[in-house]
Amino acid sequence: MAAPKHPRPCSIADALALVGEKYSLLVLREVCLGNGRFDQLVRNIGAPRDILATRLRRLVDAGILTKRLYSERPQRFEYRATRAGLELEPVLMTLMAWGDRHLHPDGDRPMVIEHSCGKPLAAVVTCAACGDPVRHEDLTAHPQAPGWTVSGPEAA
Amino acid sequence: MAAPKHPRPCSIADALALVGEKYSLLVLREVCLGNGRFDQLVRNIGAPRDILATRLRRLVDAGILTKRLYSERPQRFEYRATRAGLELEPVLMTLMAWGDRHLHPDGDRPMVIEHSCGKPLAAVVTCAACGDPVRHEDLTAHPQAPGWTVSGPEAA
DNA sequence: ACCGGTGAGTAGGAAATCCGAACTCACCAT
DNA sequence: ATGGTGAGTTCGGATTTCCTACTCACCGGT
Repeated sequence: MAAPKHPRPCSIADALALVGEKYSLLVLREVCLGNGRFDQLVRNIGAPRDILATRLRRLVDAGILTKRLYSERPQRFEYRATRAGLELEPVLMTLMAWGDRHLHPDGDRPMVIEHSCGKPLAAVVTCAACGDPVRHEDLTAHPQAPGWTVSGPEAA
Repeated sequence: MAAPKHPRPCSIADALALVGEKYSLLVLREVCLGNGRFDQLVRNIGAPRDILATRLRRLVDAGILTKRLYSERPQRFEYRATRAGLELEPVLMTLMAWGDRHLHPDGDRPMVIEHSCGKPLAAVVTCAACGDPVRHEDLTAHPQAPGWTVSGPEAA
């Protein structure tokens, strides 16, 4: 992911350049759950330690995580999500909702997140303006920058 | 991404095993925009052709894309999203919203998606049960399967 | 018939990444 | 003095990725 190769300007590509590498989003999952220590991350994610160290540096540089000292002597660190990092959690929830629906169709979800309203969270992406759920059929692309060529949907 | 190494059962990890490889989500972006032909994908994503071919095979196998013949002679193909693929589009919209907010703070978004309600789409992830936006503070994890050890959030 | 162009890949080797295990270093506990 | 934990770094080798070039089938013009 070093040379982002931007044939098109795109916030999706830009975001993925920061968090699209292997393990990055799983790191965020663990950090959001409160498991922010290096060895916890190694165990819970199953990533090689050196890769994890690289990812953590990158995420800290990107302003998504911070590295906090939680014990002076012995020196011990913990990674936490910044506000920008916490705001990526909805992405994880949306991904989880998709995985629950399409990969665990029998309802045997490996993990349930409870929302403050008391119900198990089922994440739905909505339009902030009208509140309706976002469906493909309701979307129309309007490129703002050069580099885009978009075909309208053709007849099925 | 070959050996998924599941230290924990997790729909997020499962979903990322399918679409978390480099370029996969960008392929989905293009396909959702209607640019589903091989050479369009190559140009618009900037991926090497062989990698792209590998990704496309994987996404078709996973049931996220289908490969359709749109011209017999000369034989020409087009990739399209299945329903499962289209249901990943909200993930892209959420990621785009995050990128717009955190990576293009000046409002110079490279691309605007218009919603059928007439407004530019600002994607918000909400709880299906209560309709409130999902914020980190409102979530509590409840592992359903063994392999999870979750620390509650500690005092700041 | 010949030439150039397009679409959809495949082939080959160099470059970058990833992996697992071992190693370090600092500290604490017995 | 020995062992254990946390937080990494180092090492060589395996795996992927990248880039360029090539193929193969077809079409369109002259």
